[in-house]
Amino acid sequence: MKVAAIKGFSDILPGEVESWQFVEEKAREVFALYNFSEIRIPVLEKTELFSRSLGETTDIVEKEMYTFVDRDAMGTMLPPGPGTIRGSSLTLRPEGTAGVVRAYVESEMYKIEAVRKLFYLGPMFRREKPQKGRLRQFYQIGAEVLGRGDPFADAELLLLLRDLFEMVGLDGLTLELNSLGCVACRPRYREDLLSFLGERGKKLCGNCQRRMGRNPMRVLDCKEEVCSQLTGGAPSILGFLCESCEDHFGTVKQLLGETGLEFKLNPRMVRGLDYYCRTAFEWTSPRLGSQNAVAAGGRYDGLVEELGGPPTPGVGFAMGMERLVLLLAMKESKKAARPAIYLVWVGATARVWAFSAAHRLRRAGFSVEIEGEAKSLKSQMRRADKMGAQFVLIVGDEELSSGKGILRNMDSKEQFPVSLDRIEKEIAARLETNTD
RNA sequence: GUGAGUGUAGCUCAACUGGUUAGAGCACUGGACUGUGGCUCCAGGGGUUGAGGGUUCAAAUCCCUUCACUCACCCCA
Repeated sequence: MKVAAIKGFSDILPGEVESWQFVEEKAREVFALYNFSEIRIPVLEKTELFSRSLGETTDIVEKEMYTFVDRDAMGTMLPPGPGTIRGSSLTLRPEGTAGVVRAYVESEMYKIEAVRKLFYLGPMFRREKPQKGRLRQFYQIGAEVLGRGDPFADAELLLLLRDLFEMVGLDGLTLELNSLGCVACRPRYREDLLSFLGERGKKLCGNCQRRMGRNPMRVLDCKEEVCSQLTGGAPSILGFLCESCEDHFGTVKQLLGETGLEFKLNPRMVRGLDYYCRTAFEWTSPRLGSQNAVAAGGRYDGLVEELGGPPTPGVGFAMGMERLVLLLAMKESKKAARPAIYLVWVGATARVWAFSAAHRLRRAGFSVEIEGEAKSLKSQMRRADKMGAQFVLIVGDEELSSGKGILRNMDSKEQFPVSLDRIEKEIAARLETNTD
């Protein structure tokens, strides 16, 4: 019986994986330039970590998490539901920030160094319906700056992302920017917005009716025609920012102007997770279909404290790997693995000799490919060509008895005799002159 | 979770209104060229037409069910 991968879980096969490695390599380079350290955290966490940090009523927490009860009390396990779970409830991480902050608090990093700049990369899990640029296991590269509340940190992260996009050769992205206010100013805005929606509220789409109760700002983000018309004249959050939020946001914009990073102000952009405040941003591409966000993030000044740490501001972003690779694939092709030497043998004795010679050559630092099954010389040559080998070493009975193998340069078609007892050295010499 | 579309060889696709043995290109294997790659020519292997059921003398084609994939809604990276 054939076993297939789970829906929304996909393999990254050779041919595609090279783009991933390329992006990861570039990401490590920028993070080094901006002095970020890597952190690796578990893929599985206690469920409450996510429900507390992302917000109980978030879509992710409400219906998209892979959550299960651990085996620690399997024997007495009752059907899931409030109060009936005996084992601990665990969840496959749907995003990275919560776990990073948990690790930050748990290991008391704030005691060692006031400021922490961390990055991570790895899989996240969300049980959504798969679509272009949306999988159930998907990969993110993310970064968090903990312990810095100043707007320079926000701007630095935005610049880091811009640099990364440039380094991987991506253009045509748009940066949208907004400020969500803070605990001081958002409630006032919320009130005002609700009173604006007041009588209009009943005409909104069903979705927005529900949103009004939980997170009224989401109504402004609705794509439904009725809603966008009704909310056309709605008050903007930007008019309600308190002095310090205003200052903060002003400096972010100023710094972006200073460094030539263009952005579009979008007072209607709302981030999906509850922990965001102040700066919120989203990089989008029109070429991705409806999942158009390549990277997004913002400030989350209350989260560390919420998770039991000292009051500590934070900013971060997450970037969707498959979306980025999708955009890259439209631009560039990738290089596959190719051996430096393809070992061609004829006859049973040569076969064994070639097998151990391949091993010696590999230990000498050459990438070597060799056939195991009995194939004609012609077909071995064909394979060598297909793989793009630079050199072919041919060994048969004649060569074994004379002690001289044939080394063929596949590009120039030149052939040289090489003594078989010191092939490593002879090949090394040939390769050197070849690369000149 | 809701809706729409698509499933035929490893890949890309054919097969008139149901009608002989489901084809082609590319790829693969071998040969022409007995131990030397790319080009050309020739030959060959490869399919439960996604799966299951039904209608019919006859189903890749029509109907039902199911699965997978894709796109959109939703949501988000």
